[in-house]
Parts: sequence; structure tokens; C-alpha cells
Amino acid sequence: MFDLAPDALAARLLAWYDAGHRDLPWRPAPGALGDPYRVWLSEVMLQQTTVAAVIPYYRAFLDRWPTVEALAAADDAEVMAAWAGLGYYSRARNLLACARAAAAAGGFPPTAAALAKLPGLGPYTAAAVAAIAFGEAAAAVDGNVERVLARLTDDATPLPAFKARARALAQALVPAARPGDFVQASIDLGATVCRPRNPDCLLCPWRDACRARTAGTVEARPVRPPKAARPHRLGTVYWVWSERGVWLVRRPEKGLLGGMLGLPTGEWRVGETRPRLAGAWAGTTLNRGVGHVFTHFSLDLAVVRVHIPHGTPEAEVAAAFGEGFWGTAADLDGLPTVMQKARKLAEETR
DNA sequence: AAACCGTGGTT
DNA sequence: TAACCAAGGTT
Repeated sequence: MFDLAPDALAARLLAWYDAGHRDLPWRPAPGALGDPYRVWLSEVMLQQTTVAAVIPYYRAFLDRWPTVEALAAADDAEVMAAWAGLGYYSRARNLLACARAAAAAGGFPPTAAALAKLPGLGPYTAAAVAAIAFGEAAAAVDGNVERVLARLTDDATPLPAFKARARALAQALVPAARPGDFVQASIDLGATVCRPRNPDCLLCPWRDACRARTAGTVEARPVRPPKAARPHRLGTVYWVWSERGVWLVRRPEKGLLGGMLGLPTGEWRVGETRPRLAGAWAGTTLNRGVGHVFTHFSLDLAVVRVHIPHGTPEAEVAAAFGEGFWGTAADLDGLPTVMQKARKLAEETR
């Protein structure tokens, strides 16, 4: 399986980790267990998200909700607003659901198998929390570990099929002692040394055991399937304002930006704009629009400003733009990024 | 099982 | 600049 015994590989990796690793706010000291709440919070935030983006959110959440009980008692809208800008908003909804389940149960369960039943925890996150916070020898395989293991074994199995193989390899490597440090060390190795491009093989504790290095295939591992083309959509977003504020709507729980506050929009479609019928109000389309790129489509938005005369009943506004409320500046801060771009344009055009 | 789900940094 | 991709999970 490996060109070096698993325990020797693990020992080398841990020694490499001890000699100097990234100092991150959620990390326990080497050899120590982490606080389950903090480990879980950081792991959820780190799903498909860079460390640099997570750090300020992690600090803000921990400052505002120091314990899982505090988070469980939080208002949904406040948590969604605090998550605004971080992306993948289903994580925030699952975060709350998970916090409430854990708080009701008296804390997080201590095994990967039980953790994986909680909302928002899949195989990776459950294993990471089990290892880092509870000391279980669980195999946590993220994108970094996948890459490291594909190179170590020079495995040409394309993703996502390689994922299962990687878990078996990782399980064979995790030591009974310090499994949490092993998880973080293997992630650090992928993030700082065994990078997707320009890996620093000379700094790698596993360099002499790496089959891809011998074969000269390091940058070709892991093999990824070609990705689908990203369609381009057109749409309209409305800046509906009055003396009472800006009209904001709560988006449906599921789907794009699910559960988040938003500005009213029309449908976003490929090839054509589908404006909303803006009632009796004309509105002014701004000269510039908003460009944004989501995971599976890109978007150009026209921004339409609509002034609602003083004294207009809310029901009339709701009939035209959807159920909502007059939002203040503080409410607007809870909008996701694409909406913030529209807000910026609308506020500049005043 | 493949599609869906955000955003920002790097190259 | 456009592509790549990050401590993935859900349906």
C-alpha cells in the first residue's frame, strides 16, 4: 500500500507538524484535545472556504455565541446575518439546527458515526471533530488529504471515485495516539507543502516514500474530471426605497442564498432578463449593473431604483415586490455579497 | 449520482 | 483574464 510502514509515515508527519505548523485560532495545543464546540464551528466554516476568509467570522461567532447553548438560543435571523458574506448559506441553517440538537442532547456525541448524523456534518467533518475534539482515530479526508494520498500512492483513479480509496488509505495511517494532530498535520501538509501547483517536495516529510514524485506525476495527481461549463444568466434586482428604509425580503429556505435576507429580484435566466412587474411605480435602471459569479452560473444584474411615495401602504409594496419589511442600514449589513454589490451601486447613485 | 450551493484569492 | 479551487454536504 505504501513504500514505508504506516506507523513510520505517521511518526514522520507528526514530527514535521511539531517542528512548525500553522497557528490557527481554533487549534488545540499539540497533544491536547480541542473544545468540541470550537472545533465543530471552525470545521463547518472551513467547508470549501479558505482559512483567511474564515478567521474573522470564527472570531465574531465565538465572541457573540461562546457556547453551543448560546448559539442554540440565538435568533435565526441574527445567525444568518452574521454568516452573510461567507457563502454556502445552507451551512448557517444547518449550524443552527445542529447547535440546537447538540444543546438539547447535553453536548456533541463523541464518535464520528454519531456526529455524522447531525445536520451539516458529512464524512469529513464528523471524522475531523471526532479526531480533534474526542481523540477518536477517525480518518478525515478533505481535498488536501485527497491530494497528498493520491500523490503518495501515485493513484490515477479519477475523483470522486478516488475518495473512497483515500479514506481507506487514511484509515490505515491514523495513529491511535494523537489522531487529532494527525488530521491537522495531514491537512497542513496539503495546504502548505503538497500544494495543487508548485508543491515544495523538498520540504515534505514523505518525499522519499512518494510514488508520484518518483514517477514525475506529482502535479497530475489527483486526476480530476473535466468540469461543466458555467452558463451565464441575466437578471434584475430592485432597490425599493422610501423614507422608512429599503424593502427587504426573506428568501426561501432552500435554493440559492436560501434563508438569507435579500433585495427583491426578478427571475434570473439564461439569455433573457425577466423583470418583475413593479406595480404602478416606474423605477430607474442604473447605468451600471452588477456582475457576480456563483459556483454553477455567472450573472449580470440590472439594478432598478424604485422610490415609494410617503404614505404608501406596505401591502401595496408587498404585492409588487414580495412580502418583506422596510430595512435599515443594520439590516442591509446582513445581505449576502451579490446583494451588497447592488446596494453599493444604488447608494452611490444618490 | 450528478447537480446544486458562494465567495475571494491565486495564477 | 479566465480558470482554478478552498478543512464538503445535501438531495
